Amino acid sequence: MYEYKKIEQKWQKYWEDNECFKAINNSNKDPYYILVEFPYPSGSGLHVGHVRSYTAQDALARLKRLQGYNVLYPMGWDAFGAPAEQYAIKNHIHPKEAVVKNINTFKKQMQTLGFSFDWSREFSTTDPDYYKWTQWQFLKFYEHGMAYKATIPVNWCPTCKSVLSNEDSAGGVCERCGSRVVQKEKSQWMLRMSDYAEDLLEGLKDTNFHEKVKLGQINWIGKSVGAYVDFKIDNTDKSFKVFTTRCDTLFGVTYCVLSAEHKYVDEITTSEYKDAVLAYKLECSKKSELERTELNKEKTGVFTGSYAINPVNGKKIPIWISDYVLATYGTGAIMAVPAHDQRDYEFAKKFGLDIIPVIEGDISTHANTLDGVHINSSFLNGLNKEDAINKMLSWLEDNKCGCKHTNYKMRDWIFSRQRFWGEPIPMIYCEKCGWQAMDEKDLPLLLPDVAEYEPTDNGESPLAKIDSWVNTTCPKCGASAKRETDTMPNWAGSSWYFLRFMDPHNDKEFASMSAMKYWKHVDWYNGGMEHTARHLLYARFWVQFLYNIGLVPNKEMISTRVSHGMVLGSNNEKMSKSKGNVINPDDIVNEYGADTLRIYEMFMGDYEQDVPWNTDSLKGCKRFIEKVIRLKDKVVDIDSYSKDLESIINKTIKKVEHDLTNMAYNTAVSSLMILANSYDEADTITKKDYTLLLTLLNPIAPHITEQLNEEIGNSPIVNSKWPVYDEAKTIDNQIEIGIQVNGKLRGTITVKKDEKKEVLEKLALSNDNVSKHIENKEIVKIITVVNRIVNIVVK
RNA sequence: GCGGGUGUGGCGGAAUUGGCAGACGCACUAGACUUAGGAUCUAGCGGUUUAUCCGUGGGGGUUCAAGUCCCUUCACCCGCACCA
Repeated sequence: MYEYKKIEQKWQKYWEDNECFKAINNSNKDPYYILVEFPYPSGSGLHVGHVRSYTAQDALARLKRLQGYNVLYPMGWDAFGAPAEQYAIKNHIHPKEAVVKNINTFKKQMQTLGFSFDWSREFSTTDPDYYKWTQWQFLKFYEHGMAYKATIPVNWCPTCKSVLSNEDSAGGVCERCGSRVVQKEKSQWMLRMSDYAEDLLEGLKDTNFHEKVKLGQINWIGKSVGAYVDFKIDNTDKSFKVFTTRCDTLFGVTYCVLSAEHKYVDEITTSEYKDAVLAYKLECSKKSELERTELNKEKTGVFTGSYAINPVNGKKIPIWISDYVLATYGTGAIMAVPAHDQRDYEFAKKFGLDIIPVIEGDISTHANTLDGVHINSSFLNGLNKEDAINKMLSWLEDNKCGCKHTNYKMRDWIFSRQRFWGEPIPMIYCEKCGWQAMDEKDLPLLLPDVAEYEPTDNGESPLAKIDSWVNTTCPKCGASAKRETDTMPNWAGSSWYFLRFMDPHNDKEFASMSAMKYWKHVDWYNGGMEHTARHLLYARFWVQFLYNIGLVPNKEMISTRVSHGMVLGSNNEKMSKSKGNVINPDDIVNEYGADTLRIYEMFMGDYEQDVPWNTDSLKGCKRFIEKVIRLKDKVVDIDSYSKDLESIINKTIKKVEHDLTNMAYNTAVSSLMILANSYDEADTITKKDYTLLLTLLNPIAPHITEQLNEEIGNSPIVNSKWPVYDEAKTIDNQIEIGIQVNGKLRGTITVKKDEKKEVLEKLALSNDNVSKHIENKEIVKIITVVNRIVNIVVK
């Protein structure tokens, strides 16, 4: 009887004692860097979903090691963030204590599952040795003019009492607590991410990301090519810009709209309309982003009393205010072409504004796709979309009232959080000298050891209450000064952790150039789909900046990005405590063993799709292991493959190798089951046959395979080599091919490989069942594809 | 609205270039061994009117041949969303 627990512990100890998974910098082996997103060590421990992706990447790592690569498969902890802080507030302890506890739990769970992480490289983003470098990199951003402080309307979560980035408040809802986000003016540290919009777009070409991942990035960057057009305000010397992708429709502009927050609103509103505009503005400011965008509600707006001049024809057009124009996109002002834009059309209809078609075609079609011939457009008449846009662009430029412009949805990264549990921003404010960067040699700027972290009601970080920490001296003039009390967002530490893993103990640099050049990039990065827009964008931005200042060797440091489906509860719903469908991996390991769980998680379904948990299927995987164990009794001490098994052995090597490197883990397991079944049918198997099965299964089920391998007298698989298949032997000599009559299968024949066409046809026609289907019929033709099929067409 | 994805037995899912649909596993059924079976083994397992015909969400098409290619339509899921 096999005691799984003992076997697992034995081999885990062996691997640890022998440093089997240690990645060696600058080894002369080829490097291969496999990364799985480091987790936030929550209080609830490892999820079976974690086990799925860690096992998949572990199998790949173990395969690559056997193939002779120097594999870096690291693990660490993304441990700053609100939950640890909340926990600390409740229990009046320092969040770092909660973090240590949770990390221990996670690590222990990972170790019992036998993941081949290089634990010598482990770190947490909350380690001062790590966040020292996060702070150092912030100083680099600052030094290069990429970090700045700005007072802007920001997304404010009233429950968390913190500012959120646009990415964290998508849809007008706080990502963490689900509260409605409101707008609030605050002074914030910002990173000039928008400067990198084009580079981030371009850089995607140098990556090997999954198409849907790239699309997510492209979407978020939101590039649109168009023009700025200047509209003079009648009776003033002022003008405002609008952004449009369809400057060719200028002759159809019948009014303009400013967002309620536009800086000119107050100035241009005539006294007659002051009250109405004021009331409308108030109404808008009360609405949350959600209310403004949620329902595709009826258009609202007010007239300002002022007019703009359409630059192309000098016509006076009314200027309105409406919340369907977003202050944060483009210039916060639009020219309206109600004949060719659905939204403008609705607005014009409601308020009785003019509608002038300038393109032949359906009015309801979206302006961006509309591509008819221009009419009512003076010098554009008769032109198509492209020509009209080009002609209008040169006209605008010649007449100095507009220019070509590319707009991006992506804006600068709001980098401040009013939280305690984050990296302190290493900046000091002096009344005389203004903002001053801390001296690098004074880093890390440590978080203080206090135990009260209630956020303040005025929107300041809990750090602001700790006078001894806040009060310092100006690095420039030495006068008394105050520290920045906001901290960095959770995304900061995770934007460069994959670089640190390349050189985790470096105390001179965040990572040495030589280490980064050796590893080159992350070859294979696995993570959740939910992180593809944000984390990946931040990380790429961070890396591109470091590249531009010469601190990393490549502009893109992540090559392939893959993602996995979720493990759902057995009721097909997301696992959650409230639904009572949570599976704890510890329970499964205790009852069925780590290898069973690992095999099952690989076998359960398509890796990229969500899949429900099924304990019965899990049991099937245990049966498979037991079958592999039983096969040991059939082993005879012969050091070559059984003749009869040679073909399937070579095929299986090829298949498993292919599948493990192409995220087809479920079929890798299935082909191993098929191999085991064919061993089972044989009277005896050779030691080499058996060793092979154990080796192929080892990346997925490393403990039991090492044990059995040892029991038949081999040295450990972990020190051995991945078998090389013989292509010639993967091909069967005898093959079975189907015989069809009019495309329907009527029989099969077994022939030798590459059997000639004529022979196949003769055999096909003489097949009993086939002849029944063709008798009394005229054979029109016979289609024969060698090694595949014979189809007899009759009538 | 835009973009992406998925749809195959009772279930999870297989199926290089179009070439034997349902691999592998689960569940289920019958039998063997057994004091016992939640162990193991053997056989069966898409439907059916069973020497037949029908079957990969529906309809149409291309082809000797379609889960796979083309057109059309439906359902569900996920992003983004008044982005000018």
